[in-house]
Parts: sequence; C-alpha cells; structure tokens
Amino acid sequence: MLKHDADLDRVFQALSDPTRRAIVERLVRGPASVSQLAEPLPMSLAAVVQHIQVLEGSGLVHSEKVGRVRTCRVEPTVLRRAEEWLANQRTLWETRLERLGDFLAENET
Amino acid sequence: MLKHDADLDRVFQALSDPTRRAIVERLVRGPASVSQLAEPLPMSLAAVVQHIQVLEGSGLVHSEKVGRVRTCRVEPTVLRRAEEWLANQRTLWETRLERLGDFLAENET
DNA sequence: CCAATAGTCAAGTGGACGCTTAAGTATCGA
DNA sequence: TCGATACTTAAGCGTCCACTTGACTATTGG
Repeated sequence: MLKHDADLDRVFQALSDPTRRAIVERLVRGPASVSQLAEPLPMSLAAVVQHIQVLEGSGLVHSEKVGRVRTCRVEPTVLRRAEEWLANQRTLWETRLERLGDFLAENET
Repeated sequence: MLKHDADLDRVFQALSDPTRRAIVERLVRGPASVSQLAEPLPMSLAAVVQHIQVLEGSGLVHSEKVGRVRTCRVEPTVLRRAEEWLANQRTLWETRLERLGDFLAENET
C-alpha cells in the first residue's frame, strides 16, 4: 500500500479551510460569480480569488469566464470521492467490529 | 451563517496528509501501537508521533498508554461527522438539480 | 541490575499557507 | 469615449506544517 492519492490530499486540504467550505456551501445552492462569493466574506477580493483557485485545483469547483464575469459551480463527483473514502473507512471499522462480535459469540460458555 | 466549525477544520486538515490517512486506514482494521504504525512509514518515529498527535487533536484517533506501549484506535464518530458534511452538500446540490428539472418540466411547451 | 525497547520532548529548518496591498487589464453601460 | 465594474497578477509578510536530529525518561525481560 502507501499509495499517495494526491487528489484526495488536495480535496481534504481544500475543505480544511472554513472560508472554502463556506464557498462550497454557497455553490451547492447554485452557481455564483467571484464577487457574489466574496460579498459575505470578511477579506479582500484577491484573497477570495486565491481560495477559489485552491478549490479549482482540487477539482471541487469549476469556473468559466464570460465577459468580465467568472461564474463558479461545484463539481459533485469530487465531493463524492472524498465521501466514499470516509464511508469506506467507517465500513471497514464496522465489519471488523462485527467479526469481533461473532468471534466472542462463538466462544461463549 | 459563516460559523467557524473548528472541529471540521481539524478533521479535514488531519485527513489532508497521506501519512495520516494511511494511519487511519491501518487503524480501522484494529488497534496498533505507535511503533507498529511507524513500521511501514518512511520517516522517523518522532515524525509519526507528531502525526498521531494531530489525529488525536482532531478526535479521529484516541490512544492510551499501558506500560511503555501506547495503543491507538480510531474514533469513528468523528469520521462520520466529516462524512455527513460531505453527504449534506451533495444532497443539497441534488435537490437543487431536481427543483431545476421540475421547473423546466413545468414550463415546457 | 542493566541493556534493549518504546516512546517523549525540544529545537531547528525549509517550504507551504492565508492574507494583504498595489498596480494592472479587460469589459460594459451611459 | 470614459468611468465604473469585475476581476487578475505579483510581491511581501507572518504563521503554520512536516520533518529532522539529539538528548532524555520510563518499562521490561533476562
């Protein structure tokens, strides 16, 4: 094992920042422009642009520029990949517990 | 909105590192000591201990020392919290798509 | 008792991160 | 055409992060 899943690195890294999670939470409700995303956030526009770049780098967000407006939207497939990793770990843990329970039941008096 | 969920920050931050994900992947299969965790990892024991501290700080892992051996195990509830955040975002996105579909269907010729 | 084992602690280093300000470019509306 | 809008780019700054080395403590088996 020990395979470096760099994609997963980037997704979790992207989601570890509250500002970026807030941007995702906004975008699941529908697409938005950069300034719309920046409006409720307590920082400069440039900072928000940088956050969006991180989100795009992770694949969580995709954007497209028309005229002078860049419109951003979520890419749910990547969201799902992270969800699956987590679900997988939980499942493995649960099946282990089950086997442990079975073993204890078998060896009961 | 805009509530800083510092717990979620720490969980995603913890999971953004491949070494720490490898440790979690090992621990869902059952508890392990620090040196057992360190054995397959290409770094010093001290580095592994630091990773374990990060995982403990996020609540993903819990450990207990007996004699000179520290035994680590996963805490699946925290794993689940992260999973739920992701599932929630995906669900919101899906219901939005549904509503959009309904709207388009209603306004058909 | 004492050597090996298992982990702990602290300081240091290079690089990534989050943010700022400042200056620039492209587009649109009147 | 000209000013406002909507970003974009770059440099800089303080902080956090992953990792190392080296020294240290506590336990345990023989």
